Amino acid sequence: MSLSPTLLYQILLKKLGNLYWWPIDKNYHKKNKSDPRFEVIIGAILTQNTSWSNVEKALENLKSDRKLNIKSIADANLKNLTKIIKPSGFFNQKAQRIQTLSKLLKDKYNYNLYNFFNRDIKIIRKELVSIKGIGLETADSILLYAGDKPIFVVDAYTKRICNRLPLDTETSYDEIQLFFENDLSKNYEDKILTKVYGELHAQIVILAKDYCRKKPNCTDCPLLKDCMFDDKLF
DNA sequence: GTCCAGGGCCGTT
DNA sequence: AACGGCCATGGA
Repeated sequence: MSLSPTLLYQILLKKLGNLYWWPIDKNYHKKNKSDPRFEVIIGAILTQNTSWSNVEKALENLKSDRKLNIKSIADANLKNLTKIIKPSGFFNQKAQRIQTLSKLLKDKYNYNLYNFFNRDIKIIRKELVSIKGIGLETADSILLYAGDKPIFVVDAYTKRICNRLPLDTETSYDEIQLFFENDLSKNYEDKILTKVYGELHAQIVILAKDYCRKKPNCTDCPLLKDCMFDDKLF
C-alpha cells in the first residue's frame, strides 16, 4: 500500500516527535515583549532560500535595535534597514519586502494584527501574494505560523519527498497543498489541523535536511521501509 | 574551494 | 507551463 500524508505524519511524529516551530506565546503582553506574530511574519520573509541560522542573526539585530515592530520597520530608512538585516542575505530585496508589508499593516490595518488576520483565509492569502516578494509559500507560512490558520505549507522539500516516496499528487503548488489538506482533514479534527499542518511541515524540513537530501542519505531514514526510492540507483 | 539553504521575480522558450 | 539567471550571506 502506498503512503498517504496522514501515514507520513504518523510515522514522522513517532520518529521525530513534536517540533514546536514558531510557537506563539499568547502571554507576551505580561512579559513586556514584542508581538511574536510579527516576528514570525518577518522571519517568514527573511528565510526565503536562506538558512535559519542566518535569519536568527538578522532577527537579533532587529531586536537589539528595537526595530522588530511594525512601526519601526514601516518608518525605517531603507538603507539602514538593509544593513541591519544583512546576515540574512538578499538584503536589498528583503528590506524592501518587509518594509512594504509593514507599511500595509500600518496604513491599512492600523498596526493591528488582529484586524489583519481576523478575515477569511483566502482573502488574506490573496492580499499577501499580491505584494511583490511574497509568494505562495511565504504567504502560507505567515497564515499558518503567525495567523494560526489551518493551511499546509508546500516547499521545495515537500515536492522532493513527494517525488521520491512517491506520493501520488500533481506538481503544482496548489495541487500538492490540496492533496495534503484533503487527506489530513479527513483524519484529524478541525481544531487541531493548524497544529498538524505546522508539525508536518516542520518534520518534512528535518527529514529533507537530514535524510532525504539532494544527495540522499537513506541510512537510518525514518521512512526507509515505506519509501520506493532506491538510493543504489542514484 | 564547492555546495546549499524553510523563495520569488523576471525574461525566454 | 517550464526553465534559467539572478539576488547574497554564512555554515558544512
